[in-house]
Amino acid sequence: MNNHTFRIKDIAARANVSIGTVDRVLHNRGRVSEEVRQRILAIADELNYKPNLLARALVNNKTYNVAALIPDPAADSYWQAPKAGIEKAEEELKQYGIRVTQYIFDPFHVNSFLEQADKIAASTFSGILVAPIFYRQSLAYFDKWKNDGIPFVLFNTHIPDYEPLMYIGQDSYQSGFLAGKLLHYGCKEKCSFVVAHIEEDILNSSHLLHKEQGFVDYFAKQQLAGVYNVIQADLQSTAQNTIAQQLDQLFAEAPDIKGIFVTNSKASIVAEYLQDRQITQAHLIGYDLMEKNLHYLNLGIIEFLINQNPKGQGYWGIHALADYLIFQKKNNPIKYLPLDIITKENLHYYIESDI
Amino acid sequence: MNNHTFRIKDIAARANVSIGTVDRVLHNRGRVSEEVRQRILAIADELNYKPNLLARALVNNKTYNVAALIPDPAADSYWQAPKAGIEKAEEELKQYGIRVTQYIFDPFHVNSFLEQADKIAASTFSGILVAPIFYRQSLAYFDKWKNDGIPFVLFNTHIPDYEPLMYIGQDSYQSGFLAGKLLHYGCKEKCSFVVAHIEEDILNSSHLLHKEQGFVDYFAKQQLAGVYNVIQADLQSTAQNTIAQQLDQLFAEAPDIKGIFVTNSKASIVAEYLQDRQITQAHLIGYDLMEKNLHYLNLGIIEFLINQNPKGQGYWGIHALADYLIFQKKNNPIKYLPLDIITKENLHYYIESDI
DNA sequence: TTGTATGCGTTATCAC
DNA sequence: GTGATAACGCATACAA
Repeated sequence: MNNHTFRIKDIAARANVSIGTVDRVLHNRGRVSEEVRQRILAIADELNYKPNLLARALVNNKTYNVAALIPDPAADSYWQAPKAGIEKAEEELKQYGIRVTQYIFDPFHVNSFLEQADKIAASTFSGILVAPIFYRQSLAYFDKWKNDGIPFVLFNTHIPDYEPLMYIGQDSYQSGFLAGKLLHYGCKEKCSFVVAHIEEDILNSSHLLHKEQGFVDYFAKQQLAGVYNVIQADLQSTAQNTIAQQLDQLFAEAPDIKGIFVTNSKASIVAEYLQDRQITQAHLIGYDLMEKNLHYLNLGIIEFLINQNPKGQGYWGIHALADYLIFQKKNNPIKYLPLDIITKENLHYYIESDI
Repeated sequence: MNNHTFRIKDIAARANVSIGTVDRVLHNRGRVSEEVRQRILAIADELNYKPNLLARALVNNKTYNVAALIPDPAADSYWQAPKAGIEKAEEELKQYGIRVTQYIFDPFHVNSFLEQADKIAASTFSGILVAPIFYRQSLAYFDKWKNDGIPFVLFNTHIPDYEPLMYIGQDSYQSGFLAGKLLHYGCKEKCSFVVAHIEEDILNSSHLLHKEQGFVDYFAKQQLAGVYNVIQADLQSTAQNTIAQQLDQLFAEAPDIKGIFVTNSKASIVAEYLQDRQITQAHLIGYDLMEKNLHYLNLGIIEFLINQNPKGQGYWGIHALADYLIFQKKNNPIKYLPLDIITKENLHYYIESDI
């Protein structure tokens, strides 16, 4: 094997043409005789030519305007992490010409989403990163972007039609399955487990149902459905009925509850309840490294948090766009981030890890 | 804020000097008047100048020969993963001039290590990545490299003196602590747990003792030492005594064993035993995603594997050298990779993840 | 249909 | 002390 990597100049020399011609062949710009074309292609192949990405990025120093369409962290602090990941990626890629404009929408109001998406559609962007939490309302935009040839990357929620450049995420079903395993491992005797959806409009959040389904299936697949009784609970505080009251009722009806699986990032609400009522026999599993959750994780009231690197989702999303736009590098169209199991004892590695 | 990032040229223009002068200041090459020096520094600071790494790497297209000194995967397949990580990094960085030469030593023979390390010392490398599993024998080389000004990165085993460019790893103590938590969570009644060192020269492997200490401390710190009895077991097969026989004896002496923590990657040996003897009441926790371990993990005989991204250790090790050599980018001198908890249900994300 | 010249930002060499 | 200038590999406008 030769020591140095081959350059366009090397190909040109062997083909007895100029670098301009080689370039035209490599970029399919035409205006070159078929005979020469074949010769150059053959040589490039033989030499296993790989363009120097550095040089390419250096010469193409355009600025690429990228839009990020994400929910408001002020409305749901889960979105702080993806936002931070987006900003970290932007910081790294700024010098290569990536510029990110954030479009923040209220995750509780479809209209807010439409409004922001319209703004993006009205502008011209080189690429778009979006957390399409409103399924139906997203489709029209995907359609438009696809027609316009604008690459878009999805994260958090998968919508496989319309061929996004990449999907990054979240495997809701499997995470529910994993939660089943963790509660099962912690309780070997016959008992009840609760799947709790907290303050959610469950009909509009199919991923929460996927989590529930995964959880239920864990026990079903092992013929354990008779041993473990899974109680579905849709907890929403109302004027008449606080969540604590609803939990009181749940425990009254099923005193053998030994585990609670909270399907969103609000496990801390249940933790607060358990602490208040001094209930210690029920293990608690939730999602996401929110500050409140970490508080109860460190107290030992939350046993495990399942985490799918939300900061990384934003980070890799922007990077995927950059790889495509700047480096013309192909990535796998789907990237599942690992389902990390976080407990008090390994927490700090995940908090401190850069990405 | 301005739109484009600032270049040397911009600094030069504002300071009314040429780019050559700015360059001399930025690189401390001297031959520039103090007055101008201060002015340029101030402007660079004000403009928040960040060099364009692409351009820098492009112009410095030397080839950097890097040595990797690692144990033989054929002797201990654990080392396949770091080796794969090293090769992946090399593949990525080849075009920037990084070339890696691997020096493989037999992890069971010090002389093999010395032999390979001598080869490296006899040659001239721009940087070195090493898994210094032989503590005492490594020191002399670190000393030499440090004197020669050759940057070296350590992984897998930390030796903080001699200031390596970076250490990547493994937090043995904390991983033992985590194992304690996991066994504790799986067994709430009074019982015995075994810490098993399998086929190891325990005196020479301080990191295994750190794991044991972390495990013991988990129970001690929660005043649980009276509830859970920790049995230390140093299992080595001899002509007279197979490991199975030693385990038989262990179970005979302590029939209340409800968990076994294997401190190295050989949990599969215990798993095989448990399967053979049809013992189901003892949870098994081990390390590392070796094929044999995965087999028993999938069977449910191994409950959890603790993993500290060994592929990533090799990968980031080479990258750290490249960042230093090519990009002159400063990294944190210590990088702990997360202590991942792997179970059957989240395994495949870790296997498939690129790094 | 083909070749040449210029520039991207940085480094390093040379002449003044 | 300082300022031009060539080079790195690639892309592209333009000349031939």
